[in-house]
Amino acid sequence: MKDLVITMENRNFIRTIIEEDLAKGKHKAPITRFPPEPNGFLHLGHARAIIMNHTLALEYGGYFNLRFDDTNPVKEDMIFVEGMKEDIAWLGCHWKNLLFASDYFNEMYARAMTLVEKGLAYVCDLTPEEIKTYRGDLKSPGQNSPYRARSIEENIRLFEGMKNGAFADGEKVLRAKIDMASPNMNMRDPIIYRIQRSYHHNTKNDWCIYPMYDFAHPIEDAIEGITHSLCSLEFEDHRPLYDWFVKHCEMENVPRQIEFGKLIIANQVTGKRHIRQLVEDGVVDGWDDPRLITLSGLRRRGVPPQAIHEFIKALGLPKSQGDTDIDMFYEYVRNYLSQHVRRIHGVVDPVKVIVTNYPEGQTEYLQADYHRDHPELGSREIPFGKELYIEREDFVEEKPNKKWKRLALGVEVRLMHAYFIKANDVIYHEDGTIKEIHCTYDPNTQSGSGFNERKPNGTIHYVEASTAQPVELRLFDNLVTDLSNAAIPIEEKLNPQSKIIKHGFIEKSVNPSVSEAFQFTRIGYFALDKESTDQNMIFNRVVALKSSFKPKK
RNA sequence: UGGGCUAUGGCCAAGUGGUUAAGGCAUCGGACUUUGACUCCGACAUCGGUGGUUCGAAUCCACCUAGCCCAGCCA
Repeated sequence: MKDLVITMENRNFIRTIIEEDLAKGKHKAPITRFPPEPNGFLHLGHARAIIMNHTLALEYGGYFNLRFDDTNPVKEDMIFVEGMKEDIAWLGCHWKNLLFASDYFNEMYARAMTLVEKGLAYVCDLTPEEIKTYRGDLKSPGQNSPYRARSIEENIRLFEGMKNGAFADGEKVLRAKIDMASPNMNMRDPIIYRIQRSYHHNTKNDWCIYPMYDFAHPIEDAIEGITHSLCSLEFEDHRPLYDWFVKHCEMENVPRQIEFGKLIIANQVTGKRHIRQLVEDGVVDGWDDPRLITLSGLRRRGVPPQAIHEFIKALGLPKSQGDTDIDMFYEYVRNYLSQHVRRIHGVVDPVKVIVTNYPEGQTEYLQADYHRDHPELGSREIPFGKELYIEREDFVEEKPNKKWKRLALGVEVRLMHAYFIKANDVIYHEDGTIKEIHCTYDPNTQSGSGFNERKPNGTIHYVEASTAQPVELRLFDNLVTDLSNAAIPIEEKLNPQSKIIKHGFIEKSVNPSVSEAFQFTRIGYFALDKESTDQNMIFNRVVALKSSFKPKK
């Protein structure tokens, strides 16, 4: 897919800042980046950051980088790099440059050395426990490290030693010399480099020291000439430190960090730990289980990326933070699909209809558009014959009230794209369930014939039995019902109805590709699952159609 | 009195001194309909609280209340 930029006519505070900066001539165009740590999978919440960074830059004539913030090799893996690239590309957010923080390790080291040379950083020998103690707590100031007063020469020598492997892991760290009494904990001589001998997916064993986020991030942004460095609210407290590093490391470009509210979808499992647990316990079928809102899960389910863009755009970019209902998202999914996808007939819970006055062994084909409002989606011919399947819930023996707009004994309905049928009799199995419904059809009522002498009691869909394609249908609901009480483990909040498997039929007119979505008329949107085979065709329900039908009354 | 941030209808969210307080989701009416879908009409808030400034405040000030974030050699 080419770059997907859905213009955001909605205002937001970052857009205002960008426009002001542009007006002041601060820069020619915004340059943004999405900087994930490759240690997991992306989910719907990340889509806000990705799409906002991408869209805001492109909309104002700038560009967008994808930069992996790979400064902690013990947690990171190339497998996540690949997964994230795939997800972001799928979203249609194409990056100008694919970058890695680890590409800058040399420069970062040099910039840290600059700090040392200026007397703004020192090597500290305190143990982790001691550092914690010296840091003080939220209400009381910290104390200076006894190593804080080391000479510049000694710090240079020691920092070089750290880099060259002269010390054991964890034996020393490099810290910025700022203010141990700052009310902002981040400013209490934060650690810049730690010694950590581990294999890095990119730099292999070249380094035994790795920079910390607070130091690395601003340097990365500055090197790339990022103008607006967007991040989430929890980094607000880090901004003074971000600016401190950019300034004292004498970076040419001065990026500006701006924080916005993360997108949180209510009652969705997004935590890496939790998802991993669900995967390992077999509760879900991998990180791309269609019940997960990981981008890979949504893709597998059949959600189109355009719907995600529209949803993100509608949400705006606030500085406040609340939980968004997943239903709002589903509505955007429906809206997109309803205009872009072919509509076919599928029966989720089949019951057989015998058209008693239709000739035995005969089948005829009737013309049917794939989408009434979008002729460009084409048309097909659908079969009609003596034996059909209709939806079990579309029939009831006795019409319960005038509002019932489906089939009932003595009642005539239209079969969409075909004929009127009238139910005359019901044959039951021994267990009392319906075996077949006997109907008669009226050949004068063919779809498109203009017949208007009688009004049918509604329109229902059907699939011709002899040509029907059997399919497995997976109907999804929220994985978890109510996540609000964090004290209850997720395992105890699982929704037993989150995945229901049905066996139905669809018309045989289409050859779907994986994740291709269709509307099953009157039922919902379904997309082919990646596990589908010719022998066992499997569809995921992307989302059900809305319904104002109220059965009780 | 550690520091930082947020507070607009059931949910999301515009709004930065003068508007009937955008819009979306949800809900409730009703029209239309070869999908009880779509579409279309219509209904649905006085802006966390209290004081103040002002001819005029959601928008400015003060105080209060509630929620979120910060004490990883994680990001």
